[in-house]
Amino acid sequence: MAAAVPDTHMAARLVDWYEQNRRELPWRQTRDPYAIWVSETMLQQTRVETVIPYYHAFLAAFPTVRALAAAAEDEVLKRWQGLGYYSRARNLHRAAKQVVERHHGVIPDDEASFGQLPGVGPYTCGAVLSIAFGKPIPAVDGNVLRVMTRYLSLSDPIEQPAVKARVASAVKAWLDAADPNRLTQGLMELGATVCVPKSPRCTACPLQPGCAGSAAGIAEELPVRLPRRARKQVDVLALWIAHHGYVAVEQRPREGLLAGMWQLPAVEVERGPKALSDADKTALLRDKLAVLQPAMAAAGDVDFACIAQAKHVFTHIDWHVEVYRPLGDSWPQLDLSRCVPVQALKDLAWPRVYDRLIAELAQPLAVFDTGVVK
DNA sequence: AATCCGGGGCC
DNA sequence: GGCCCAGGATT
Repeated sequence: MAAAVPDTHMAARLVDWYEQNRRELPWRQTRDPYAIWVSETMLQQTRVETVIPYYHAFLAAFPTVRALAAAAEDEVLKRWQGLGYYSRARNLHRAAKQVVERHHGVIPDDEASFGQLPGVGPYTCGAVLSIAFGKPIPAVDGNVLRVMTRYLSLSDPIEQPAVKARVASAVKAWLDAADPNRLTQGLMELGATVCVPKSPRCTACPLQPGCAGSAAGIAEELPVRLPRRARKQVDVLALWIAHHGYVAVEQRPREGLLAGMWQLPAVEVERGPKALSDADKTALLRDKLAVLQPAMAAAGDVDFACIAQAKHVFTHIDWHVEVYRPLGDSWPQLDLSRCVPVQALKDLAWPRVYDRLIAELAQPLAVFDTGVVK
């Protein structure tokens, strides 16, 4: 099937449009592959405006791939705090170590080597190789998928590998006909500013002359996506144990949700048909306290008061968080190995919901510090 | 092919 | 409340 408009023509139109309309984003001021790699990783499923401050702070803290490789994982996570998808930070850190160990600290410019690094998938590989190294490797992200399913008028769900393959192949033809750096960024810029999800500005689009979706009048209906499942409902019962200026904390497991992040000691329970009763909650909190602070639990059956609540929505989970304070005014011992001074809370990497709760609770600390106020 | 993995802005 | 965002890893 021959293209209605030659690839060289459309590629040139797109690159010209990009030169005239590009936004001056921080990562467009450099060709440093490390900086571009950092930006592409942060931009995964994350908006440009959200990324900008993180990008500057991260590069200031870790200016080179060697600096990143030499950092502690906790420092890297702390710089990523609030950005979400924390595996990106852990993988980027691991990948930096591999670049130092296996590639002498030089970021590889070939698809096989770079694409093998942890956290580098097809998109990021194509983006870094085309933008930083000028190689004709397609970078198919959400923007490109939208632009090209419209341009080619593809109505099959974009989750299907065949659709992504068809799009990648079309992009490859354009890459071979133009400067890969500007073509890749032009495609994404077009998706971000003109070929937007709702009310696309087709009259301002350089690809309009060849756009099958626009010609068929179905551009706005594309791309087609599969429906999503409902989110799981999870109750989170957290403990606020503050004593003489120390607060009990715990680190989440190295894998799974919010891997490696810090939180108030908590139990997580998936919601069944019935809501948790107060007695259920007390029992769960007592069990947690027994593991966490045996000396406190051994002093007798403890009761709890709810001092804060929050709802937090993840992509696939709704968290219903309640923070409880153990009642009582004199504890025999507090295991300080599981606590940090209040002033040190800010140095740990917290998920958003806990960061907000702590800001709320640590402020009037004296009120809840069992060692200070009766 | 489906699910897991954050967080925020917009409608 | 649902949708989308410069996706990747795992099963």
